[in-house]
Amino acid sequence: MAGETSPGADRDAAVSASREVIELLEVLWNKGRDMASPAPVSSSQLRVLYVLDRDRPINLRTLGEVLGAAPSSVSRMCDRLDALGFVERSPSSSSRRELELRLSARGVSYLADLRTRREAALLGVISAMPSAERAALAAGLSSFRLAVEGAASEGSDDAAETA
Amino acid sequence: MAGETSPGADRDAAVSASREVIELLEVLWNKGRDMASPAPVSSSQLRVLYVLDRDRPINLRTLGEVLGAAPSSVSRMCDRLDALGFVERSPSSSSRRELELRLSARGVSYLADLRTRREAALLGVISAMPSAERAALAAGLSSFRLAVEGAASEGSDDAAETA
DNA sequence: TATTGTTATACTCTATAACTATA
DNA sequence: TATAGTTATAGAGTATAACAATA
Repeated sequence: MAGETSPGADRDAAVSASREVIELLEVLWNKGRDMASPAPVSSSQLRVLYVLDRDRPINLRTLGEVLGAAPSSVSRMCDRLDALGFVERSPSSSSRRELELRLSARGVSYLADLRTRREAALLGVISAMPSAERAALAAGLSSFRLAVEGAASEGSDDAAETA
Repeated sequence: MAGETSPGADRDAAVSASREVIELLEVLWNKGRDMASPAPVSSSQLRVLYVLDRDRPINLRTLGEVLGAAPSSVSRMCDRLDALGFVERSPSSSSRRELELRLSARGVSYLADLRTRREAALLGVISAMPSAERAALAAGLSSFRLAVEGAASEGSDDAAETA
């Protein structure tokens, strides 16, 4: 549409910008994690909560696959999240050797609170952006998200697994 | 410019989209980390490499502050990164009680290799996006990055610390 | 026999507190 | 005395291997 100089130029720009912002956030985002109000949850535990929030209920083995973690690690992590009162383990109705893992009410409210505080931090950054770039960011990220989720569904492996 | 319905609507869209994509990547990106070719490096060690790549040389205490980690943790982590041959510890020229930490040649090439593989994974996703959204993503992220770095410079605290 | 989850053991990450050396 | 770094100890995250219970 607009004068494209080389066919891959805009792809490369998007790839570089993505990788750089991800690395920046890998340092900063983690730094803000443990300033939580109710109880500080480790980065690994937080990943468990994310998955449980999306796929609820889920058994232990499947959770491990989604996280890329060994069953024994997940089992121990659930011990602690259970002790914190964030996760509930109940026997599955379909098979007596499986568990049903789900967020407790406390887990749900912890996650909601964390998201509220993180979105407030993001708002501080995004408010400093020019309006046009802000709209571009929202449109670009929505499309990016669809593409990631599409890639994850297609093959059994997702984008990150290819890395 | 375009018909804005409510003043904060585009800000909220950008904030939500950002938070959601970050959470998605928090699970997926970490999953792909240890498929590295030369040697698998933990997520924490990788964060050290990022900082050393940007601010080189840096002393141990400052590195700890940037990471939000205690000096003892950083010291032990440097033991292992040193043993892996990724980081070099040398006495500072200015003060005999400080260290100068920097990436070794091997550390630099490891990081370059990891970035190449991760950018390839990102390219797979970004290639699936329509061209217009791809351009929007690149523009939006570049502006976002500037805003994050601006916020980090202004106050002594950055966006993530406010969370 | 294959699968789900747990336990045993070992190593890394993390923090607080005590320590050494330098300023 | 204050600061830079290390070491001691303890708890959390991770994996492999061995185990119990179920299908």
